[in-house]
Amino acid sequence: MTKRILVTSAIPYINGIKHLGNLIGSQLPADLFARYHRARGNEVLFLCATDEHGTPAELAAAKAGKPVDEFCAEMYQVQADIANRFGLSFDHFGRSSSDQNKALTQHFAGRLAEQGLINEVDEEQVYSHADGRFLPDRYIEGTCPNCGYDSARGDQCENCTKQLDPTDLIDARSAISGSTDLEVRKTRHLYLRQSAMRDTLNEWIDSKTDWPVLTTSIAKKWLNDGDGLQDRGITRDLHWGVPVKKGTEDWPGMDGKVFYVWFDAPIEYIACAGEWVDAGKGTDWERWWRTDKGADDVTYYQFMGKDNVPFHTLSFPSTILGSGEPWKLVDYIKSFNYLNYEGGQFSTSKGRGVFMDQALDILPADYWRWWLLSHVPETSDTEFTWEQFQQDTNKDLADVLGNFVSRVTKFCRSKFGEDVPAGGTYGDREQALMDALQTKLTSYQANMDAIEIRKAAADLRAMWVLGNEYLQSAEPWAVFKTDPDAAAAIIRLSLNLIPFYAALSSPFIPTMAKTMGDAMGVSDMAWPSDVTSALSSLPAGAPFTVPDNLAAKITDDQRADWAERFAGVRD
RNA sequence: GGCGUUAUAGCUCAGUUGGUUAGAGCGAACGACUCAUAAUCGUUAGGUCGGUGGUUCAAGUCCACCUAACGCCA
Repeated sequence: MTKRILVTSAIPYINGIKHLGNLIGSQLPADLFARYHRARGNEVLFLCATDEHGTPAELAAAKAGKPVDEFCAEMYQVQADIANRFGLSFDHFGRSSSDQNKALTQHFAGRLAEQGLINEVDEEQVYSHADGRFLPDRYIEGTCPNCGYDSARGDQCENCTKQLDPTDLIDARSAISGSTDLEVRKTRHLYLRQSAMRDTLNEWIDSKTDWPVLTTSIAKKWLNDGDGLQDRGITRDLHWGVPVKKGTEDWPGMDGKVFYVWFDAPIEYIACAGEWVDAGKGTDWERWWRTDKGADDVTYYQFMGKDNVPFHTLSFPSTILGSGEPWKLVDYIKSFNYLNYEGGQFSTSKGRGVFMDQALDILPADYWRWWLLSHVPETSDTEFTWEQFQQDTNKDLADVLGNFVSRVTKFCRSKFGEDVPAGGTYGDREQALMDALQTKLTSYQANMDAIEIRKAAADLRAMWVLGNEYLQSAEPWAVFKTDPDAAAAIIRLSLNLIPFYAALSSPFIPTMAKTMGDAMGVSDMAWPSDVTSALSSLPAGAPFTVPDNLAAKITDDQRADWAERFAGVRD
């Protein structure tokens, strides 16, 4: 029976190009899952977007000398292009600055106010006359009153790690302009009463017994630590963001303020579906998002890094549940640990590690997809090293899979020509191979269904290996000398393994999968649920071509060159 | 400072509710094969599961403390 699967990936911040740690933390596994379910014949809506609002985007735009909206529009195109080149198969890649999101964010705020879940709070913030704006805590610098460090930030001193308030700083100055012309001003902000949702959220989290421990443990910690879940400010004194409104009405006292980026960003998951329809790619977004309009049979999966878990388990559900409206709530949250780089962290600010554009400059997307997905940090932080990357991709893609395709097609071409050969029959060895493949296939599907990605990758690889084991023991090159018909049967089965592998591998390595399918004249890539029938899909006489090598090996020189190039500061 | 996570073969990682000789891939050594991208296939070696103590008939698996790395503190 066809299932309906809604998939969202955590939305990347607009400011700059993401590194591979960001990619494997949400977008890539989400893409794998979406591709798998499409291949299984399920109806999938896979959404992602750029997260565009907030101070960092404003500052980056200023640094680039561009208006912030123009800057975001350009960076959106850059990110969309890179995502496309990585094979990320979003049904729509939206923008949190869209009109759809503005309207929906304002709608949710209005509903939450009607439900009594919004408090208006007067607080004091630091205003910079020179910058003409309020400064977030971390954009205020000064001398630490504790240790005397002269570049302490308003939220914490990086030198002695003491927690600070901006007013604690000696000789405070703006981190943006350096100005010391600062003033503490009163300003009013909206708070979402998450504390009032605590019991509801606790009950909801408790009911999710099948979620990864990483997800639930983080959620429980925030719910129960100290005084429990705290209310959260959802507005800021900024220019770049969704203007604060109560639905379509003005909100008294909130002139010139915008919603905090963490309030409007997850709402973009929903708004993005509206963008998808308005872009002409779909016809009815509410049947994915409104349980009163068809979404009650949708299963919704979210993918994210562990740093995003609190917002997805607590803040966004508070918005959804607090609205009192029948919006679709997430069914399963898959969260990931961090990928480290050569003994340290990937660092955007230090330019340490490989960024998405650089990765594609040096190798095709499938190399990265395969290595990252087969090493995805599911249970703990994971380490990327060039040596490991080189060894693994050479072995898996070039030697095990690529060479299998090469040895089978080339042997056939030289002995029988470029058509699937007739003659001979299958015996015990062939039956044993098919039995072994069926066992692995069943496991592969179970692991993909459960989003156990590393285990699924291992199952897939094991099926590639089975083909080599079979060839090695069947020895068609020896059999051919005395019994060409018997050799023909061996090669006929081996050739049939190629489109079989292509279909199964396509969620991981879509480009190589297509190359394999094209070479064998197979374009539909039907999912081979039943091994025996799948391995008879290429009949005797079917023409094929010998493809170029699927994957060239990474040389030691290349590895050394890249290791050096990406160790330091990004150009 | 508080809280939390992690510490398992040379490397990257698995190890379900505590239960017989601790697993995988890579790497290494040796062997087989020669169709293939000097690829493939097989065999073997290698770990007192960070340290100390404790609970238990039984602990990588639970508890306490210690050490190291990392993260969060809205």
